[in-house]
Amino acid sequence: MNRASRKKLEAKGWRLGDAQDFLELTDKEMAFIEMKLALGRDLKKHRQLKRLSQAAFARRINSSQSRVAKMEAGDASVSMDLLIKSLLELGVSRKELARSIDQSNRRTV
Amino acid sequence: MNRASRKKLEAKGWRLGDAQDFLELTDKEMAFIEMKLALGRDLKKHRQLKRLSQAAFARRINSSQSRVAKMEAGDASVSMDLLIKSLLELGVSRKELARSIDQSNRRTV
DNA sequence: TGACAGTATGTCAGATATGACATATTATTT
DNA sequence: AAATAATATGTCATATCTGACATACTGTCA
Repeated sequence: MNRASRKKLEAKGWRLGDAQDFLELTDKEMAFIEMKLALGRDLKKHRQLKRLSQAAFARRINSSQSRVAKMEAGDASVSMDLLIKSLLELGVSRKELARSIDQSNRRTV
Repeated sequence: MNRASRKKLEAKGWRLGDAQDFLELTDKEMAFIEMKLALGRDLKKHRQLKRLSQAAFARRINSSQSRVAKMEAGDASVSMDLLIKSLLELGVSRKELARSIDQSNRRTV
């Protein structure tokens, strides 16, 4: 991971282990974070497909506009549970969720 | 969902919506819970493949034996985040995680 | 330009998840 | 059977996540 990417993530509140940590650990951290980012992107995509504003969608899941914004932005304060529940609420299937989780539809941070 | 299954889940601490709720909602609840159960089963499988006791694995992820037991048992107090981080720690790939998330390797509760 | 809808970002009190511990239950080994 | 290892279950103080709110920013339309 380059300096710029790391900066970007740290801005979102992610506390990453020291660069001296051995690589495997960092890889696991990254895999986890990338999954959340992927789910956030998907959330945005599906919400927009349904022509819902963040506020409208927030109402639907008993949350708030700001939290929806954070979900889509990959904020570190957002749990996997919330992301997945939200996607299900949008009618996304387990199969589609699986595609987001999977490495294959990757995109660099 | 039948009465026995519901009882089983409620024993694990899951608070399910009233049966009068319309079906779609219940389906989403169930999809979410089934995902967690699937991840828990996978965790157990991979831990055993590596011949680790719950206590030994717990040490590796800075957790405790009791929490690992809860993860594997599908306890409601366990987050998706913890399940997924734990699976990654066991060396499970995103692709394999995706398979658990996916409906296809389903098993009734 | 200003008004307005949508989104982003920061903060916080309350809600939920966490590791740790105690203790019970269930294999496994001798 | 008794000792030992592994797993299950309950509780709790603390850590982390949450919705809500305030407020800032970004478009877009008149």
